[in-house]
Amino acid sequence: MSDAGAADAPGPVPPGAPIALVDVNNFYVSCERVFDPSLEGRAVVVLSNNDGCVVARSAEAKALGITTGTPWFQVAPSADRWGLVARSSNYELYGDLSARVMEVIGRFGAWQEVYSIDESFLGLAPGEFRRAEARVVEVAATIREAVARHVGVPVCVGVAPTKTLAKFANHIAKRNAGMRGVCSLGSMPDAEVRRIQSRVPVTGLWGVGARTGARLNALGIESIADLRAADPLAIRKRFSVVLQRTVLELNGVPCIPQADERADKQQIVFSRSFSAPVTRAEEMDQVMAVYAQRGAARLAAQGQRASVLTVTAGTSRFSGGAASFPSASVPLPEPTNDPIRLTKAAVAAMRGRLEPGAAYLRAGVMFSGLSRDVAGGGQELLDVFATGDGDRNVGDLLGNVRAKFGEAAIGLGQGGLAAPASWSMKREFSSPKYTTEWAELPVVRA
DNA sequence: TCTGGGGTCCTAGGACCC
DNA sequence: TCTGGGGTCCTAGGACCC
Repeated sequence: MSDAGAADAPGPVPPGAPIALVDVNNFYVSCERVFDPSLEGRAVVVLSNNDGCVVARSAEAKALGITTGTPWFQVAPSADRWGLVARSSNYELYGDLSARVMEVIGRFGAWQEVYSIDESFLGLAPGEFRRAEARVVEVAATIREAVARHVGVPVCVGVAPTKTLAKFANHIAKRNAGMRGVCSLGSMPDAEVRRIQSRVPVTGLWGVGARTGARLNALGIESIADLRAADPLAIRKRFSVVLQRTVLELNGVPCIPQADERADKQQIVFSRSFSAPVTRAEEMDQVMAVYAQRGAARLAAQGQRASVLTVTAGTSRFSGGAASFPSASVPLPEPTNDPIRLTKAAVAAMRGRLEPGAAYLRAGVMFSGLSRDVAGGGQELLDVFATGDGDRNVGDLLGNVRAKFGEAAIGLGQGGLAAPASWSMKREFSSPKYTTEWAELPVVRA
């Protein structure tokens, strides 16, 4: 421990085996296309909650110059003229298709790490590929075909010795139609790899954002090739251990370990913006009640309890009106996922914190200090005659009723809304929950 | 009129302890 | 000139990711 930096310096993780990064192209748009083939070949965007801004674009929409984060109201007037189609986000559908994609991909790996809703790292078996690099490309192509056949969405596969390079390989596969969605760095001449790396700015790299990019540029490090040639120790001194790992990974030394299998979450957030501003305290009580219950349901589904609750609200960052961003953290007397206690705590925490006259556009409820719910995990069947821990049964009861009759079927107190509140989410262009609701199954005629 | 949501990791600094 | 030297835990903030 005496040599500062040596003990915790990033070292090689398991050596040898190639790592694949598989991700779905334009995931949300591709999901919409699975059940609506008329969207194929068209400019399509998927919008955020409240149909606020663009979060996913088809290749055709990208070609129109539409960028992620563009407010919908700015492009909506031109949509018809451009032949642009919008869909509200349908996370039920995307989540379900994601699970199917991940299952198919997983069949091809010695290990799998699902990195996000649309990407997964995959460990390709070690010895198998030593002899023939061509086999790697073959397997990658097989993965593509399998996902296309079993789920119906297009993926790209990048293969390399480290995660950072696999990400980079995937980036190359995406931008070169001739590669047919597959790029294995090992099958390319090193001179060719370097040539590409010298033309891609550092910010195109996984883990290097705008801030770090600007600082690197100031040192004359502009391309990925520049960063690859930098001295890892100097980078660590000037930046951080994170960027040092990136440099090492660029040089083929694996430093980013596999994430733990299904590690427990450390925080759970339920936050939303409103379709109409909230100004009255009673309305905000209602918001807190609904959000706390939604969060509590997530907690229970994860089999976790919270010991700290944080509430937040905020006015628009774009309108010039009075800005106000109240927030409060309160410790809970004991770790809980009980919707009644959490609802009461959330409503109480926000009381008296609103700026009179401010127009709030968003709010959130966050749970932290999470621990395992040893008592039940929320999975057991409801026993209406059970005595004792009555509180947990309320959560189970709500969960069971919602599972059968839908999210809006039941709620507590202010959260038991018969009709949607004026602030609740707007989703004008939503596709059906084709795969998760019996009532919304697609109908096929032959 | 209308601008998303949910996470992670790392670091620095303060409180506290022996 | 020079005010001990670790160590842990917690928190806030920064940066990044999709």
